[in-house]
Amino acid sequence: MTPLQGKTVQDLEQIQNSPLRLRIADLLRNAILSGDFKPGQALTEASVAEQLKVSRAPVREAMRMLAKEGLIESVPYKGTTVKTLTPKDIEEIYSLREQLEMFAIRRIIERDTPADLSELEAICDDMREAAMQGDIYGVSQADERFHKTVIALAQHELLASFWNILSMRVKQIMALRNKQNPDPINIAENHPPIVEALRNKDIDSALTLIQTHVSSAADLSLEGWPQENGT
Amino acid sequence: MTPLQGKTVQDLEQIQNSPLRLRIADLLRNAILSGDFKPGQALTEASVAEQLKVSRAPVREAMRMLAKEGLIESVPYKGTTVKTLTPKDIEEIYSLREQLEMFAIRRIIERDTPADLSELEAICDDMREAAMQGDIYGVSQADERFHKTVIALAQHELLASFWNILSMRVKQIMALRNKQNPDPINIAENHPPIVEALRNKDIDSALTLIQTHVSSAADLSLEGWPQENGT
DNA sequence: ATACGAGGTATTGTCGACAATCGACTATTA
DNA sequence: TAATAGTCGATTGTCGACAATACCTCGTAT
Repeated sequence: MTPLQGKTVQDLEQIQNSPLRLRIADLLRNAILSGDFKPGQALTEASVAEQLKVSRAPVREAMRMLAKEGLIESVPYKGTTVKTLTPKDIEEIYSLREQLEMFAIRRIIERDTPADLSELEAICDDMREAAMQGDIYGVSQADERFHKTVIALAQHELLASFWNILSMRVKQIMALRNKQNPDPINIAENHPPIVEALRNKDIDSALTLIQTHVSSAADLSLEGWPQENGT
Repeated sequence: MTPLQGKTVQDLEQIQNSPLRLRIADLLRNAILSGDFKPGQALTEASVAEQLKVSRAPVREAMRMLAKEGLIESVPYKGTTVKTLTPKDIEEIYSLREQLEMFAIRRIIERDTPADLSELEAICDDMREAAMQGDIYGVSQADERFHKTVIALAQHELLASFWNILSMRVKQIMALRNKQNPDPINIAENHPPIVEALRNKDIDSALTLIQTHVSSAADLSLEGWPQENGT
């Protein structure tokens, strides 16, 4: 065996050398998801390109990616803006996400080979610990990992790619109203029963638990959402 | 009121003058969905651009759209090919579509204002007539309209956009195995009960009907699918 | 004063050229 | 002969410039 250290370094460098459009898309996506770019804000190709010292071409492609993901809206010859989030948008995002997660649960339980639930348990432990320390950010991060892992266990690439889009929008919603998790301990206690139901192959129980969990998050996001966001 | 005739003409012209990338995307999409471009076939930006007498830029954008829709696969610096369809792909497409349509059914029945089912009935009539005349193409076209209408009645834009992607892939699958509908009359008879269940707000019945309907289509597509499509 | 049209500005749309990268082929050398 | 370095062709990646379009502003005529 030849030493592989060189290869590893090369791989890391290649990550940095990924196509410009991907790096630009990541940059813009993070700015939108973290709430730095607010809904309604204009995003012109030229200005972004100038700020990043690149040409318009990769910026243009990055913005088209974000448009496909539903994060921005582009009107020909008029302009591009960060998509505004209406209550109906939020309702649609959460309701669809609920369906996808319920589908994932069903699929996990009905799989031929039983799924490995140890990662979910580990995440629950992390979440509980973060909750005890009042680390709200840690809790919501663990929550995101939990749901992402549930989707991954369903072994359904198409489902995963659809869910990812919804997950991003949820992240954006939570960033826009930063009073996100009023009761982290409650959140942390909601997850272990889901793992338990999965282990027992108790479909009805697991479905109900996931459903109420996602629904309550939706209600929380919807309450007090501004009816209209003027210019 | 000023006459609006001029505007209408302008609108129609605008459809023809829609951005090049959209027209190119439509062209390529139709070629893929109709099976003219077969899975595995190479699609290079330069050759497409040359054939259509346009520059690479809009072709490039069109191909990125198709990539996002899952119709083609692009590997940096290597090439772009029409995506190959594995049995797992087909299983994922149909199983997810089944979930989305079941969600739509639930949503239609639980809506505040009752949905207008007359369009579904009209489609059923068309389908029955086509089936009587042995018009297999007409039946499958009506079938597509039926399901599209069901999705539309759910009044959920996000759901509709996700479903559209799956619908395209289903269309491609059916085009690739042109013995699509062995028994058109049977297909035609499957749909009216769904409308009936919707009218009666019988969720369980409607869900079961849709589920078996989509599942059987999946089984039909899967049976005898080539395990591997070598180069 | 108001309706209408010309022009200017901002933005996206399209183009052609050049650069970067990858895979395969080939020549060279031990 | 076999391994390796170099070269070549094909493809995508990036760039800067110009064209097309839509909206806004301002001037003009009624």
